Amino acid sequence: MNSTQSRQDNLFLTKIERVMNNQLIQLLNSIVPLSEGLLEFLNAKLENRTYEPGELLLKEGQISSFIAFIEKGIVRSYYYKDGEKITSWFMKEGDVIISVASFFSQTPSNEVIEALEKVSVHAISYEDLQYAYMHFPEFNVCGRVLTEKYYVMSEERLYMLRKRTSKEKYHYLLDKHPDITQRARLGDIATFIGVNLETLSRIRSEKI
Amino acid sequence: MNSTQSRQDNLFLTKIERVMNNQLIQLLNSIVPLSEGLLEFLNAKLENRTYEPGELLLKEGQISSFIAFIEKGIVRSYYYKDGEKITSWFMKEGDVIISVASFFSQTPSNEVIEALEKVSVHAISYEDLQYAYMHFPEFNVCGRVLTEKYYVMSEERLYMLRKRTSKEKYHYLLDKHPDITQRARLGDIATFIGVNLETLSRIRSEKI
DNA sequence: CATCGATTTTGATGTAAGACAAATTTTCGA
DNA sequence: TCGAAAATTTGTCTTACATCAAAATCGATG
Repeated sequence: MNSTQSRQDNLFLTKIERVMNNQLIQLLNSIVPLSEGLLEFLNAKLENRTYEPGELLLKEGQISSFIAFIEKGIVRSYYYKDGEKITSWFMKEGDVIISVASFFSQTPSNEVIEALEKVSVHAISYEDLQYAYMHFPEFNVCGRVLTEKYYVMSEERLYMLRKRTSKEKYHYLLDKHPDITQRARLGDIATFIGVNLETLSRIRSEKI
Repeated sequence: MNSTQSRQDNLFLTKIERVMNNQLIQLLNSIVPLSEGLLEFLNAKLENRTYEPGELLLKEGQISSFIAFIEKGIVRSYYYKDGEKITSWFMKEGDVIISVASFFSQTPSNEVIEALEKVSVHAISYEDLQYAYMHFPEFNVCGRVLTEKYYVMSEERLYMLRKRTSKEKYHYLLDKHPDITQRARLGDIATFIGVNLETLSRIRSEKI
């Protein structure tokens, strides 16, 4: 398809075709083909939001009221332990973000979600999501598959933290998520790994 | 309802009523009311299995082919790290057990699941489960809700491991899962917490 | 481009927990 | 019920990492 052809296509896209341009919809559709009704519903309900670096997507004590797909940027979630901010994880473009505990059980969050860069997301509210689960049965498959995927990733982080030296943990991150080590602050990475930032700095300066 | 009444009831239970006596079915039904068709399907497919202490429910390299609900007993899952068995978690009566990564993605397991006591379970195969998801839409809700619940619990364990002293970790376990500290071996608990067993023994002998 | 604040690095010292070893207690099968 | 094996406790020495402190580097802003 040449560029003229593609430009022309855009002028004559049907409503459904335009919805399908959305990265999130493509992800969902790859899990299970979405009905036209569901596509229209999602198109109506998905909201674009942007955040500046340092801005909070979710504050402590708030109920996580929406689920967001990151189009661009990186965020971190953290919680307080003895007054210190402890990073629980980093999420970036292509990831679906929520505070797991708060969203699933609709209780006030212990976690804070913070934009580390300029961030843009597609968001859908808890209520709209529940409505979609109720009225478009195939959407439950998306929910289940995505939950399973993030659950598996969470377990992997759990293994990573257990019975490993600080060096091993940092190199795990470097291997599996090199971009995080580039885009996040040293101190934020350190609390994720569970070492203090001076130790992490020393690990990082070691050759091999 | 007095005991005579209840004994008489048992003699005249319908097929559906008998299925409903199953603890697992009750759990599922409390999440979403199960249709009669689904109840019959589950009744036909659920299989009872028992294991002796030390017996393996899932071996390394096997694909986790069934999901099991524990009726009685306690199991632990572990994986190998440099030849050492590292406990990933303990599960007991009332819990649903699988190797998360292996079952969801149907790939060979890194995890081993081992009975620590005499264990009895209700099991259903991966294929039968997928069939149920396909043909009984309400069953997807059960799958989603249970996955969410176990995901939240897994995240809690993650928080617990991060940025805590060995003492804090042990006391977390003592607080939240006192029966595990009673029923599991010291060495198995130690690898879960991420300390060596001598250290755990010393923590345990401390007052407070 | 000079300056202030944030972030990262480097240094010196203390401590919790690991490693290894051996003694003690518990468990369980013959 | 006895004895062997498994599990747990106790002892001592070593080490990786924490803590506190200060210097160096980076990055945004007037």
